[in-house]
This record gives sequence, C-alpha cells and structure tokens, in this order.
Amino acid sequence: MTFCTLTRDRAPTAIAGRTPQDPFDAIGAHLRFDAGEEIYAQDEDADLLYRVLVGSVRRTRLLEDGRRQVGGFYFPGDFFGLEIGGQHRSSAEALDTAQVLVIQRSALKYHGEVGVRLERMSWLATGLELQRAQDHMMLLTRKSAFERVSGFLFEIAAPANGAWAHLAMSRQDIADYLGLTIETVSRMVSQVQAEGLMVFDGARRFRVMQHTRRACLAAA
Amino acid sequence: MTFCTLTRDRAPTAIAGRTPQDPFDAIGAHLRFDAGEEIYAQDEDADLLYRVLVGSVRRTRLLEDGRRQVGGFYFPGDFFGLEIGGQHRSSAEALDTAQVLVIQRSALKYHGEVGVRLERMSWLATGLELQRAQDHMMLLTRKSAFERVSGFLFEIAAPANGAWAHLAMSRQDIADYLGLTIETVSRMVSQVQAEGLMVFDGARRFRVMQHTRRACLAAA
DNA sequence: CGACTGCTTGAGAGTACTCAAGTACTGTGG
DNA sequence: CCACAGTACTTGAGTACTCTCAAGCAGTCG
Repeated sequence: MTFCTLTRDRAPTAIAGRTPQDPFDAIGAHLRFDAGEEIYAQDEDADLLYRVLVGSVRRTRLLEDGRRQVGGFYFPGDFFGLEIGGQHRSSAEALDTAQVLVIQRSALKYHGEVGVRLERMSWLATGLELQRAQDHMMLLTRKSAFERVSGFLFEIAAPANGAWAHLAMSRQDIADYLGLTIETVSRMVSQVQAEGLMVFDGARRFRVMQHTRRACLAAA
Repeated sequence: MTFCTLTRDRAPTAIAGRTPQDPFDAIGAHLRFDAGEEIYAQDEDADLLYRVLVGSVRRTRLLEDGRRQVGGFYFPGDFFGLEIGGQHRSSAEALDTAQVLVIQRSALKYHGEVGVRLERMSWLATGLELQRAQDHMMLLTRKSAFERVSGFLFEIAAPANGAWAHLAMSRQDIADYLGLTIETVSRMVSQVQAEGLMVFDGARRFRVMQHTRRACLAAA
C-alpha cells in the first residue's frame, strides 16, 4: 500500500516557479482559450513556444488506431509545445478557460538579452520535460493502478497543502494519462476514499486527509 | 495482431546518422568498457556527455524498492548521459565490449566552432531523447505484450535488413525496458516464432522473415 | 562432468479490462 | 421550480491478459 512514493513523479516544470510574472510578457502574445478549445494540433508546424499563465492545459497524442495518450498536464508557469522537429507530435487543449503566453521561437534572437534568456529557458524546459517523461515511464511500467491514481491525486493536491483541491481534468483524461481505463480510475478513486486517504466532495473536488499527509512527509 | 505498427517507436537518436566519424573525436576521450561494466552511476555528478562509438549501452534506473526500469539502449552514433540537473538520474552500463567517446560538457566553450556545434547537437539529442521517451510511453500504455516484444525485435532487426541480427541485451533487460516480466518476454518471443514472423537461432540471434518484412513495408 | 547462468514452459492466481447497468451532476425548456 | 436530456461518473459481473511461482532445458565455464 504505497501511496505517496510517487509524489516525485511530476518534476517541477515551472522553471522560475509557478509565477509567470517575468519580463517575457513583452515578447509574446496573450491568448485566451475556452474549455476544450484546441491550442495547437498534432502534425501542425511548430515554431511557437507556449506558457500557461492562467488555467490548465492537456497535451494529447493519438495513435492511428484511435488509441489516445495524454502526454501531460500543464499549469501556470509551465512551458509546453516544445518540439525539435518542425511539427507538433501531439495536440494541446485547454482544460478550462485558460490564458496562454505564445512566443515565436524563431523571433527570439531579435529580442536581445531577454530573448537569449528565454531561449535558454526553453531548452531547460525541454530537459525537464524529458525528466518528467522518464519518471512517468517508471510509473507506467512499475506501479499498480492504485499507486498510479493515488500518486496522481497527491501531486494535484500538493499545492493546495491540505485545503480542497480541484481536478481540472476528467476521469478519461486521467485514465489516458496513467495508462488505465476510465472504470479502473473510478474504482481506484473509490478505493482511495474507502481506505481513508482522501475525501471527495463531488467528482472533482477533494482533499488529502491530514494523517495521510503526515505519513507521506515522514516517508520522504 | 499488429506487429509492425510500432516500428516507429524508436526515433533515430543518432543525430548525424550512425556514423560517429565526426570532427569531435579531437575533443573528448575514447574509453573502453567491458560487458556489464558501469559507465556512470545513478546520483553521480553529471558534467560529461557520452557517445557510443562501438558496441551497445544500456541506461537503467532503480526505484527505492528495487524495481528496475531500463530507460533505453544506445548504439554507435547515439548520444547518452544528457542531464539537466547536476546529477545522473539513471546509470549506464556497457552491454558488450564498448567504446565510448566522453566529452566534458563545461569544457565545450573552449573549443570554438566545433564546441558550439557539439553543444547544439547535445541539445538536439536531448530533444530527440524526449521524443523517444514520449513514443515509448505510448508503447507502454497502449500496446499488448505481444505488440511490445514483436515491435522491439523489429526495431533491433531493422538495420540488418533481412540478415541475421544479434540481441545485445538479455531477456531481463528487454523485460525491464518494455515493462513486462522476463517470462512474458520469453513467451512472446516463442509466439513470434510460432506465428512465423521471425526465426531464432539460439536465444540471441534472429531474423525477420521475408514475408513479414514485406507486410510491414506495405503497412507503412 | 557438474555447477552456473540464462532462457523456456507450465499451472494457477491476480489485476485490470470489457461489457452493461445504474447513479449523479449540468444545463435547457416548460 | 421541476422535468428532461445529456454527459460524466460509479459499480457490478465476467473475462482476458499478464504475473507469480515452480520446474525443466540449454549453453558456458571451470
């Protein structure tokens, strides 16, 4: 019954913390997306760099046969949309009403000091994304459904620090992220509650129990 | 019974193809490792950049509870050992007698033109590694054991182009790479043969049947 | 030849999946 | 405010796939 060992799964992607109040706002454009709206599409040309300002974003990949994989979720401060080749290998959609900073990558060199700094940050973000992917692989191969779901919920709840947390994503999103089916996710959510680790208020509002948090801190 | 759809899993990591005859040899040191020998350790400081010249290399991560994950295999031309933080998050071992080019990353700036090029290449390699990790995640969550093993064998056999190919890694390595147990890998290898897709000569020498290759090319 | 390591095969168990209802929440129109 | 539809989530029963445990086989080295 390990439920907190994988709190380390999500490496912090926000380079300068989750406070997007940086001098970069001058460079890119602020765009607003409604819930479910597509930010960029798979196979689309990729010269843009994105950063979440407000809200949350889901990155999705589709296999030819329709199987879906959620590559990651992004929150304020996180960079996303980084690609090496010229094309996006996944699409990104807003999970809720989201504000996104969009920066043209190829234009960075015309922005002097700030452009250089941002370019370096985008490389760092790529590296962090790689770490995240590697951690996630570990989770996908070596953890049970219960461990995956409870660990995921812990990560989401961590910033709330004991207060109520909100799940921006659907059960299906979580399932596609954790490599499970929607039914299994649902069952594990129920089990997490049955074991008294967390409490839910509706399907998308939950809280980690005090004694669970203590146990996890002690383990770490 | 899809067995070739995941040939695309392994994105080519060798930036300039698999021919390591580049002007970089002047910068780094050539090191030789015996089979099983450790190239670098998990949690070790990471300022070095590695490139396979001859042989093959395995990258491994260990969980606290002993569960093991093979992060990837590297062949001549491939870069490995790239890290963002100051520490290696995985270890690397030689699978056979291997020659590796080792370059001090922080020294790159003293090598002028070539150093700059190499630095850029190392960033590109990070990006490719990320693509690879993302593809691999897709495989781990959305493919059956049979698909994983047959796809893996296809990738390994691809360069041989119909001739006999050699498996440098053990069944356990394959299992830890594909997120399966050693027994399941073994069973799938048997099944791949039973279905007439490939033939094995001993445990580590195999060949893809002609009609299988045709079918896969047609599918792609 | 025997010991060792790596691989294969078998039987049974367990976990997650599939299919199928049933329940809760959300928004719309009366 | 309620009825309704639609979507999202939960729960149940049965199945299938992979794992675990255990034994047997094959190649290698002393």
